[in-house]
Amino acid sequence: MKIEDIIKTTAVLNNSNRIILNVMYTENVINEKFNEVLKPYELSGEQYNVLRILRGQKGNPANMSVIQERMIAKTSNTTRLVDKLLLKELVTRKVCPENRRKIEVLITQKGLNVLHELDPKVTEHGNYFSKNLNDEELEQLNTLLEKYRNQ
Amino acid sequence: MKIEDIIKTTAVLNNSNRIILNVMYTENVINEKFNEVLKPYELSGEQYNVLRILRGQKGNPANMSVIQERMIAKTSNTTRLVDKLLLKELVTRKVCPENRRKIEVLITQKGLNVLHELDPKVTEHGNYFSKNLNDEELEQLNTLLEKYRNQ
DNA sequence: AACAGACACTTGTATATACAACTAAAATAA
DNA sequence: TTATTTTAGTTGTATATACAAGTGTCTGTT
Repeated sequence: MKIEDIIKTTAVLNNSNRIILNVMYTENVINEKFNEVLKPYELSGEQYNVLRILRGQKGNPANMSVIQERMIAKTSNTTRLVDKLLLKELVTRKVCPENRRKIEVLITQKGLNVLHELDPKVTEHGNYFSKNLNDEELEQLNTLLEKYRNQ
Repeated sequence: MKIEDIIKTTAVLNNSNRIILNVMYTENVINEKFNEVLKPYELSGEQYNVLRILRGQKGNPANMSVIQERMIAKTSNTTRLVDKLLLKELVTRKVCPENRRKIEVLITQKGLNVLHELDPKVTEHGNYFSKNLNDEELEQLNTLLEKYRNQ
């Protein structure tokens, strides 16, 4: 469905504005769907993102700023996200002995289990949308988005 | 910059996942920049969106559900958004005499003036990103996003 | 050793979002 | 006419986000 029909506008949009609206709306659609996937686990998208980052560390702890710089939404409040994960016992945190300003965050086995259970559902979520495009188009979309946002 | 480098992952991403991350990250970048444009006016993106919808009504009032269905983020709380705009005197609201369940919301001259002042800045914001793509690529990106999110 | 500045993280606060429950008015049915 | 259902919008609450200010800790300079 064209973005004009979705937001029911009569205005004629130029391509610049249409992209802005299309990206915003698409992000909304993706997120809504993804929140449904996460809902049974009582995780927010950003909490899931932190868990993914921690799993990617393969046993090495990550401190707050490492997590922060790998987040998709750069303005997330990592302290509070980790707090929430800690309450659910999906991560551990301790002060780094070498540099007591730093915090070492690790994913727990319980956290790994949750991620493992989610893996196929996350794949399914990705495919749900991408199935509308063939390989070449998928490649193109990625390339165009990367080119688009450069500066 | 490739999304892998931005989120500093060592994982190999398939195109499905890369699109998800690319769309999310691109939306973030667009929003951050747009919030800077709006900041001097103390408007949030969604408040601006409501004003745009009201201007599009060309003098006819819009009720809450009309505004709601034209919003990009379908989960926005229109009542509270309109409340905020009312405080800034950018809109008026009155109960519809024909159907007292409905609320008629109108943009004020002050609201129109703000939008008018913002117009060139919004255009500039759109061009800031789209300048990286030529006309054909802009067209392609829109088409691919629309195709991508179908279902 | 004492101080200034930088760094890593936390906390406070205001606003926004998500989602459910609620109220009032209108439309429909009994 | 009264009761029921639907519609339109509001309010409550918990959580999330944005952004600034604050607290320790470390590093480098004098």
